[in-house]
Amino acid sequence: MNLIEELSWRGMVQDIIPGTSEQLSREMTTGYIGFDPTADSLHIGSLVPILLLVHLQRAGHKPIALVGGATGMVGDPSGKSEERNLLSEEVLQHNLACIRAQLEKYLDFNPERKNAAEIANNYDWFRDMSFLQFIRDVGKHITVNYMTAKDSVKKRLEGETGMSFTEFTYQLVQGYDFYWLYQHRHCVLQMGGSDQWGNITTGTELIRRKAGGEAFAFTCPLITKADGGKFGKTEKGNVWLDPEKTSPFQFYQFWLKASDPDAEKWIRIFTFLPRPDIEDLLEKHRADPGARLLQKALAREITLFVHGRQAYMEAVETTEKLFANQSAPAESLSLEDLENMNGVVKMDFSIQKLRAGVDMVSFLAETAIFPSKGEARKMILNGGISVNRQKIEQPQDVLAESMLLHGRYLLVQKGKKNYYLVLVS
RNA sequence: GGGCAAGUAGCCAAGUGGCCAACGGCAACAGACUGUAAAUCUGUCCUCUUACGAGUUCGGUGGUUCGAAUCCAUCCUUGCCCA
Repeated sequence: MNLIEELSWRGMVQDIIPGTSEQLSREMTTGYIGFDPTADSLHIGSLVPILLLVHLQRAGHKPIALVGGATGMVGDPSGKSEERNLLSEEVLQHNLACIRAQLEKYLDFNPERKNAAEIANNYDWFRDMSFLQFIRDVGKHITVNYMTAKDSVKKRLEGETGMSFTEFTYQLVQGYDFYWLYQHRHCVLQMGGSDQWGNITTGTELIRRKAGGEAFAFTCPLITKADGGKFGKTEKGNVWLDPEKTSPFQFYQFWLKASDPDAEKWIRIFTFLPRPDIEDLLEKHRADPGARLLQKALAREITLFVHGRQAYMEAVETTEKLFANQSAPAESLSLEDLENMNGVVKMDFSIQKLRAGVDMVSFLAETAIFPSKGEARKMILNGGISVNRQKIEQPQDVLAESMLLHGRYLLVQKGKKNYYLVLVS
């Protein structure tokens, strides 16, 4: 099975330029994807492009990860109804360095490999390019008619927010990236999310007109959730790949909580499990969906890939302690259990305050589990707070020293799935 | 530069002198039900607060009025049309 067949089966091919599959079968091909340096960590939305590059490399081709130092300064109109804010150069530099470090974990950069991964920064070739040079060398080859025919542009022209010239130019800037990589790195393939299709084809067009060359591309459908919600968001915001921002436990939980239809799609996209394994899993899952085999496999594979075996084991361990036997009293958790719950948010609280008598609302606000007393109160009235697996009925309930697990811990639950371990000392 | 239209909470979108912290929808969070699922029903959803109540909102700034998101002036932003 060649790469395109493999990816098609996984549901990872949306648009494709004819001949791409043949090119990939013919020879070792260099392909690239651009990453947006809008934050100092990649989040699970960027996982798909990363996986595409990994698939590419595993199939024997050479991946290039392009970090958009230059394009990040401009802002892509695709998929956005409004122009985005420009980032300062310092912020960009910081973000670039962080992202680069993360990418190095997932791709093989060992230069001894023929198809070693590489990183490129388009700021390197745009930094010294003048505006006049750009419009003469690049702008001349693409007509405005061609540019305005792109969906991303058309939508904005028809919409009521308009579009700045800067954004309009974006496709040329990205197109030039492809051209530059084509000329200097023999890169003839670009991949990306389906919202990038317009920008990508501008690149292939530029390569055709300016260099008389042939380039290829395909895109992956954007990841969606069956219920229409945004993918990759939790109540705490983005799910990041950086374990400092999103603990491996939280990361594991995110995938474990996937709905059935989502899990069926995601298992193919986000894991490298071979087809027979996945089909087997799907079959078992449909026979007994309550066992959540699919979600467990999904969470396992991705957590292993992103955070490694150690972090995965810890996440599973914590999950079992917290969720496997939910009806068991909190007292049944041993001191070791509590102290080894990696990834659960940990808080501190002073024993003096507890002894002086503190009501639930103040306690929740002061530990920063809630930002204000008002919110803590509302959540209690909603029945959303438990301490040591006992639901708190009244906001004015007072904490007692006798409630401490092993003389020092309180296990606080916000909702069913958010746990906080408070160390009282 | 001229003409027209518009700017309301995370988003969409009502409201056009007092009953407006502002209808409704989406998203989000929680509860019930369940499988840490979906669907459904219920609650919350500007901020703070001892359910009371208080404070700050409807592009900005000034004004009219007992009282404005709603009227006036001016400025800013955006769209469309004309030059």
